[in-house]
Amino acid sequence: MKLASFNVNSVRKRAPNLLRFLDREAPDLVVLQELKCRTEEFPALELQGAGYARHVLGQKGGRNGVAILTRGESELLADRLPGEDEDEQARFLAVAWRGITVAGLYLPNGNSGGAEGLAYKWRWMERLRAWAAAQLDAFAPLAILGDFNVCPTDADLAPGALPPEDALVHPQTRARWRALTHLGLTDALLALHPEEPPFTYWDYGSAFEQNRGLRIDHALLSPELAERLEGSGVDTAARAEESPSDHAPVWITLAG
DNA sequence: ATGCCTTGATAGTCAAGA
Repeated sequence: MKLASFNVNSVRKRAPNLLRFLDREAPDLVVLQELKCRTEEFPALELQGAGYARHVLGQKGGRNGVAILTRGESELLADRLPGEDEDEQARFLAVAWRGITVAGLYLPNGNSGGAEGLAYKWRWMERLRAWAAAQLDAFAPLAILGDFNVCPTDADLAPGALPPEDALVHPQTRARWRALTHLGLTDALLALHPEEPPFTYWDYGSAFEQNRGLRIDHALLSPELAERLEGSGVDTAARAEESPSDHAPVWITLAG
């Protein structure tokens, strides 16, 4: 089966792109980020006809908003990341689906809001680590997909694409990424493309044609799902379309 | 090197994205 993550940069603006992606790649599950709309404003897509059910968590204003589309029904497990009760940002969903737990997330960028904005990103990453650790302790087969806003190493960005103090490449951001993956999670894109992990984001303008990109959208798998990993990739066709998102979808295929 | 483009909220610009 195929799972995917797509930061659409406005689901209303990108509804045609999303439908083309679903038609082309036929994922069984896709997590969406940057809906940029309220829950009730999520566009009336032809999803039910294509066999997709959905959980949508929108938010007015800002860039947030996440959703999970599944072939067949799924059970909503969480619509917020535990650990910070006052955090109202729509960035996290988790569902139970076909015997696995799937989280879809939009991790804070961390470059706005000054020191507090960066601190929020790092707290969010620590909360994610704690949540993932609890899932693994309970032996839940776990897949975490989304826009992590983290370039894990210097191989994950074009040289000079970001200044060294950027929140996406900051040493403390990378340390928190390692604390997460070192729980025993497999980076599915890296595992199958270790020599040249593909980029998932290219700035608007000439970045895509110059392949001046970043790898910030990720799929992390618990050990039992990593053993089922058959393929992974980036749907660059979606980024090459007219009026694209600045992100391309990431997909993985699992046996069974 | 930089939000160089893009979007949404809002009413001419501005913040935020990465």
